[in-house]
Amino acid sequence: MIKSVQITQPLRAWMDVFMHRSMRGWNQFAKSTGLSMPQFSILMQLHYKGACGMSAISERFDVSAAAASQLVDKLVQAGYIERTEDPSDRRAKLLKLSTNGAKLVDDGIQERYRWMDELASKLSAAEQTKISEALSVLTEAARQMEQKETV
Amino acid sequence: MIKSVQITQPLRAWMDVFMHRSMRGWNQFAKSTGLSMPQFSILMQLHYKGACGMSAISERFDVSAAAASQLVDKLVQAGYIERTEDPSDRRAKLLKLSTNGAKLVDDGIQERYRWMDELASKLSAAEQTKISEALSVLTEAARQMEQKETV
DNA sequence: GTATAAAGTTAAGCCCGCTTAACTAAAAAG
DNA sequence: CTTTTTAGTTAAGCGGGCTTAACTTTATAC
Repeated sequence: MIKSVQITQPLRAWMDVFMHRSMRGWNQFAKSTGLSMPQFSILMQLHYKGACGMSAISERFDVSAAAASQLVDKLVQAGYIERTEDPSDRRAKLLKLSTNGAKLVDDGIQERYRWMDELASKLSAAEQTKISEALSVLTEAARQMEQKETV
Repeated sequence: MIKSVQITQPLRAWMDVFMHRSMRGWNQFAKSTGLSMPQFSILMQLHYKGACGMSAISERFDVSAAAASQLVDKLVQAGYIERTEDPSDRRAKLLKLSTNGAKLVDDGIQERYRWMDELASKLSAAEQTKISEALSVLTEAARQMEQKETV
């Protein structure tokens, strides 16, 4: 476990720097769109996990069905979400990002990417290669962990 | 710029996975403490940037002085922040985390670290070493970029 | 086929974050 | 020494998120 001690520190240091920066970025972006964080988070959820029903939203964000319904309704009225009847169960609704909604989320992500890209541009070619490989491994490991939890 | 294209993709992929996971984590943790995100963010700010005055809070979060004052007051009453008079300027206040406040933030950070540590434990020793080195470089570059912006 | 459960919606009410406006107190400027 | 600026507080009021409760509609159980 001696190796773990060695990797722990750089991982944590990176997390601190990166999180601090990213959280601020997201908050500012959400604010600039006029959306609240809860509203914005719902759009993000739909972006990353695809279309879903009301109940999925209420579970994911751990709020009542009523709260989810109201929140989503605002996003529907703002034109960011399309809410249609689920053909396979007429009680349920199918929520998906509208074109505008998808664009909004993409813009936010692009803004975050820009920072990463700028960061990358400060590095030498050798460093870039090394980091590329390292992060690919890390991402793969994270995805596997993520998957195991969801199951 | 061909190299940039190559590194861009892994950086972005990692960011997506990592951000999605971390944001959820922070939200859940803040909720579990009974604090709102704005309140929690103030504690985080004090943790990362150290003691400061009211005006710094209002600037950092882009809210009115009144809002900052009210928000901080709740945290003072909850025992997470100590608010004392700045000896060098008796108009100003000095805000710093109390013992309890520092503990709360640390607990949140530890919880995030645990996920990172678990992630690290899934990797081979060779992978750990490589990622260690890569992230150290990346963190250093990020810190320098951060510093340039703050100036 | 009736009873029960599940998916959403609507309304009333609470707390919270935020703003503006009016204010106090201390520092800086003249 | 008076004027102005700066740091922060307090109060009123708005809108947002959230909850519970009551309700509609559709699916499932028996």
